[in-house]
Amino acid sequence: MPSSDLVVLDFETSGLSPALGDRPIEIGAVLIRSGRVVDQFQSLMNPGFKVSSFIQDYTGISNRMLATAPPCESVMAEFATFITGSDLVAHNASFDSKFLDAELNRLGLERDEEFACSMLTARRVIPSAPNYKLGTLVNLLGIRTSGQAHRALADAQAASGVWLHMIAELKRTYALRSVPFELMQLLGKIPKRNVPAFMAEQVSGRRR
DNA sequence: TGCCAGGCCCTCTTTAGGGCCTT
Repeated sequence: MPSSDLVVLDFETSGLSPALGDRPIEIGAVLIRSGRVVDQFQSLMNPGFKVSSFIQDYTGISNRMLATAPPCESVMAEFATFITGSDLVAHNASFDSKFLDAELNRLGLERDEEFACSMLTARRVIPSAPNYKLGTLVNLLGIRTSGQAHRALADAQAASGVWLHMIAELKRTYALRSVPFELMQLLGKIPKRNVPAFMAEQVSGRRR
């Protein structure tokens, strides 16, 4: 059953790979319902070890801040409830999904929710962008966020802004009443050269 | 001590290589 709720999420982590022992140090997320942000989730979390100076500089999250944060397990258990039943979006979702799944697995949980990637979809919907870094798209599209880049909630807000912008752009360009999650998800997966034919098919199908 | 990922996408491609994107 497709969900009408969407959670756009972002992890700050100790590194690039849970397979090499890296863990999340912060989660930020916004819940979107009917095209509007209606809730949000943010928490630092203690990974159980000290993070590198590179990560502290990159994120602005210090080991002192993490020392008093709740452990990953309790934060992720709460976050699992927050996302239940929602479709999921992240910028470069392959990164966030592997950390989410690794933490859920530690809790003995499995993810049922579907992921879509705002970066892959943006490559099709915004072909003129100079690159597809989140910060570049935020500046290009004039998206406002409430915090500093490379903090989880601010980046989740930024990615949600990119996502909603792309939906509005597709509605305007193709005169569509709605752009379902499944269309956005599929758009990120098809070869770029197939996008015009794919969208023509969508427009035709929705007018039948 | 030094190094470590991985999925996607483009092209000088498909029996491959390298850049992008995330921390």
